[in-house]
Amino acid sequence: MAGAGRPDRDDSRPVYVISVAATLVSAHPRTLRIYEDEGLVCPARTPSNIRLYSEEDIRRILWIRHLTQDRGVNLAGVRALFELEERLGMRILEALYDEGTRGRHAEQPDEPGIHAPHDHDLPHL
Amino acid sequence: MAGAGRPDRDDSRPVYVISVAATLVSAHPRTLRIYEDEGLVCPARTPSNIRLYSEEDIRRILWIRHLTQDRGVNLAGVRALFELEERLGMRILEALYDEGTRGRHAEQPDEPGIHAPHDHDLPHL
DNA sequence: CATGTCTTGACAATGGGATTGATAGGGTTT
DNA sequence: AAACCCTATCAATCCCATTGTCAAGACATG
Repeated sequence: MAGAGRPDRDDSRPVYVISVAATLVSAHPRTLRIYEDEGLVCPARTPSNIRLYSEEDIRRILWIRHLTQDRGVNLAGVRALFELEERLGMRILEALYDEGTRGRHAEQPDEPGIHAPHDHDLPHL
Repeated sequence: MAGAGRPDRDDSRPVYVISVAATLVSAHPRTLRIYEDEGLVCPARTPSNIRLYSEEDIRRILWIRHLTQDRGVNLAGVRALFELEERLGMRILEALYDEGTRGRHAEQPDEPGIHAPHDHDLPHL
């Protein structure tokens, strides 16, 4: 009921310029360009060649941040994981995020459906 | 009828001491101990605490070597990939090895049967 | 017994990756 | 014009991976 009014609210719609995106994921704009050079993210471009990141892009970047910052995986490892996911055509990364989040606080018993609080907390790309 | 004579020929049977294992995978013994410290390999031990690597261990190490040397993945990435495979309970890494080998040259029309020379070329753990 | 190989632990050198940062020259938007 | 974007480059920083060595001790075999 809430938010279903605009069909435009597609998570694949490019909206954030690089400075905003960088703020959203707590990284330097430089870093985001590097991710793109490495082929890990492919933000859309305006007709005048300006990067626009979608919500999906943000989540993808949050995955990269999680893997690199929290788990110590390098970009080559991230690439391998993404490649694997794409090749298998399934959400395999989620199986990793469990390990990353659990173990610190004992994650309250979550019922399926109440998920997604802030959009950015759990990158379920 | 060749080779099926000994039921002992189990790939999980510990046989190689570290110096031999290191030679087999073209790495320094030091490196293998590091892999073990990182929890990536768990070779068996003799009653007198000497490491014995099985054929499976060797293949696992060859996977690590492939991922690190050929693909640039670091040990944290290797751990993530192994963890993923174990968690999903399926051979997902093979999907990566294809890309690593194929894709460069257009793979000449190989007749099936000439392959698999050394056992160690394709770690199909 | 003596030699060689194993064990753990520590220390170091090398090379490379990840991230941030600054800079320059130029385009876009308001 | 000001503030943002673009590409490209150079650099500093820190950390990781790998190899190497040294030490002190346990084990096996000739």
